[in-house]
Amino acid sequence: MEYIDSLNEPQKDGVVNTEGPIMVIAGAGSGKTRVLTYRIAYLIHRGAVDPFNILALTFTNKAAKEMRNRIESVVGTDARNLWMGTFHSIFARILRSEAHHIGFPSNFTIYDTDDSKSLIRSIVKEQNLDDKVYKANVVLNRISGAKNRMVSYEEYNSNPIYKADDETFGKPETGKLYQLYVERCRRASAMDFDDLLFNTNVLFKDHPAVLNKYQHRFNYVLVDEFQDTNLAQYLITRKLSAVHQNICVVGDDAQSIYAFRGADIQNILNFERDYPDLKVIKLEQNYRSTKNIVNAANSVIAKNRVQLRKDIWTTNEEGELINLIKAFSDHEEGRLVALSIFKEKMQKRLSNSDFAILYRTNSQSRAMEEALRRVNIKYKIVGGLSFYQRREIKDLIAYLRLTINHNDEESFKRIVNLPKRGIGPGTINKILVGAEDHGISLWKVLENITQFVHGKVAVTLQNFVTMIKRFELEVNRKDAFEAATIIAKESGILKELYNDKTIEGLNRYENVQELLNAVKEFVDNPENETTGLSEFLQEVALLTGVDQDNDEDRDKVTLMTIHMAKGLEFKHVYIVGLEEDLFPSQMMLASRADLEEERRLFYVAITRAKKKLSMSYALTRYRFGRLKNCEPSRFIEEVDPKYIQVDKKFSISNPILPGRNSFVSNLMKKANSQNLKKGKTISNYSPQSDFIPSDTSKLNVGMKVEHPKFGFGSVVAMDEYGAGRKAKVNFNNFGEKTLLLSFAKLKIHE
DNA sequence: GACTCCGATCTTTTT
DNA sequence: GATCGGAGTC
Repeated sequence: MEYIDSLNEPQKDGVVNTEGPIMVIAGAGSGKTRVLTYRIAYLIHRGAVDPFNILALTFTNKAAKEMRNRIESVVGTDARNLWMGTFHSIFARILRSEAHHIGFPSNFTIYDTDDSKSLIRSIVKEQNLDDKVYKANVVLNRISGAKNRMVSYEEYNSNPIYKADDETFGKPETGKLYQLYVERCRRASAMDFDDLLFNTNVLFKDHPAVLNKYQHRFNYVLVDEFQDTNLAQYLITRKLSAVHQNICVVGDDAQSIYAFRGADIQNILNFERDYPDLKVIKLEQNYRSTKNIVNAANSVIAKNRVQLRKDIWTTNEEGELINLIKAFSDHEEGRLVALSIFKEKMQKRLSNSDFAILYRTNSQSRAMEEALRRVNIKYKIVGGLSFYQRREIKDLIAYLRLTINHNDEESFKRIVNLPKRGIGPGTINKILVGAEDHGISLWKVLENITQFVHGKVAVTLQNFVTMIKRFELEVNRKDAFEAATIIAKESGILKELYNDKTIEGLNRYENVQELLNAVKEFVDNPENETTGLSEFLQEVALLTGVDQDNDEDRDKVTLMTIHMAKGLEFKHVYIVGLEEDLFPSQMMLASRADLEEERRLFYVAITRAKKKLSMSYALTRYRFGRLKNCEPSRFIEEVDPKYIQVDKKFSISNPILPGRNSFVSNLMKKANSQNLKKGKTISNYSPQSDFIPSDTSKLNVGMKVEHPKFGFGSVVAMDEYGAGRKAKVNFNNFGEKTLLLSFAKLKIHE
């Protein structure tokens, strides 16, 4: 166990104190993950604990996977049997086997946020409420907040405080909606993300025997990123460790950035109260960053009032000063950052993967992407819209979901008329109302469809039901990959996409194939104990943007939100868009506590950097499709100025680029400029995805195209920025048209 | 019921 | 700039 010797004293304390409650307050870059992994390794080696009896909870699948690998490298394949994963995935797994106790079938569906919102929209509509007042997002947040605090709808509706609260906001029916939402989820045998935690608590509360079983299974409980747990999560861990009291939580109050999701720093204080003989360890030595970065970060976080006292220090080199870049527009900001990366890369012989660009909101990635592509620097976007959020992927997944759980209403609504079968909103409504009125499930209605709808539509629906039943047989008979392939084919999804010969259609077809490949991989992966379709769906439902990385992504600059960056580190970090109203976010400026969370977010961003940090802001920025003037963020001033240098070399005066609104008038200008001569190729880049353009998706200026309405024409100019979205085309009979549509609708004649 | 066009809305962050 | 839902037309 010589690995222990490589640790400093407090780290060692965190590893060897295996019995009893322990809390490790770990400053940024202080080797928190090392403590956790070595602690688990130590338990297995020294304590001879069966990995099966250890539960380790993380916040992302990626963190879990990484930790598992690191433990495996120390203790070998024994680590396979560890219970390690996100709160959501671990308790989804437990709920599957115990669901019958709380009146759910084990094949329950996990609703994603889109499903939840769509369900709320339909409930609001059914209740004849104003959807402007009861916005799906707002209602869902309210429900989610209640669930995170373990407030059931019964409690919600009987507590006058909530009622009064809702009334002051002009939304007195929220409690009713909460109840209807829960009932509808139950009817559809579905749980949303919050339910996975809420229902686990219910399960443990109402079924002591079940709780007892898991209490005795998990002799040791470890929680990573403890500062981000909400009450529902906290209660679960407390219940599970109540017998053995061997609970270890690791976190940093200064990096708590998920209050909007119900995370509560108060949990750290509760923890001390709930476990009187708690051992507290502080890790204060930073191994990650230079002195300048550590000190700058300290100078920022010192402004926060709510925090545990910590003194983060490092013996690392002094390092370079923080580079402050000022730009006139968001486009220029992108250009300056791209140039800076290019220069640093050359001078210091670094690779793309040493760089990360961090921003407050996903929409900021656009300007950065454009700039990076122009100087030919490869990049990847982590998070944002992922593969699994694409329409065609969600369509096929809806088929799979409905096959597994026939009562999944959201999936049903999505695919009952896909491909088109002549089932419109009217019929769908009749079915749902039928279920409501008779108090029966969706599938019961479908099985007796002739009692609810008549004529041709009824026959179509009967065929639909027969098809889903056939799919179910296939799932039971064959492995997940074969079954999914059959479903993709026989549902007509593949066929429809195959017949769509447009570029977009081709891409979609390939994406569906890609999903089938993913199923295949899942089936073939020896690490998966169970490889049924249902398990695959569960994994997909709980997947996040960060979790999808492949080998092709290796040498690329990373672009992501600061939230996504927690737990990661890079040699060079660029924090972009440091402007008032953007970062700190406008919505956060209302209350002081929230501003503190924004400041913690800034702190997280700074402390991601190992060698060098750059910060940038723009004086004008497109937001909402309009050009807005911006002011530098107050956070810039909060960094002690002695750690900052203003980048003069890059502050070149540059005219503000024309607005996207003036796109049309500028197209011809562009076409005439040397940049867009005939034959110049611009890849068809889909701006809302990280999809990499393939050769088939290229369109040339001067190319002959065919449009369904205007007939034949030739491309005169194209939008250089939103490439692939807009083109100016000269049509034979209709003259020049600016096509505000995807190129996908154009057929290309080479 | 299918299709097209138009306007409202959105941008905080994620499991 | 992009999505979604509603209104209107076939």
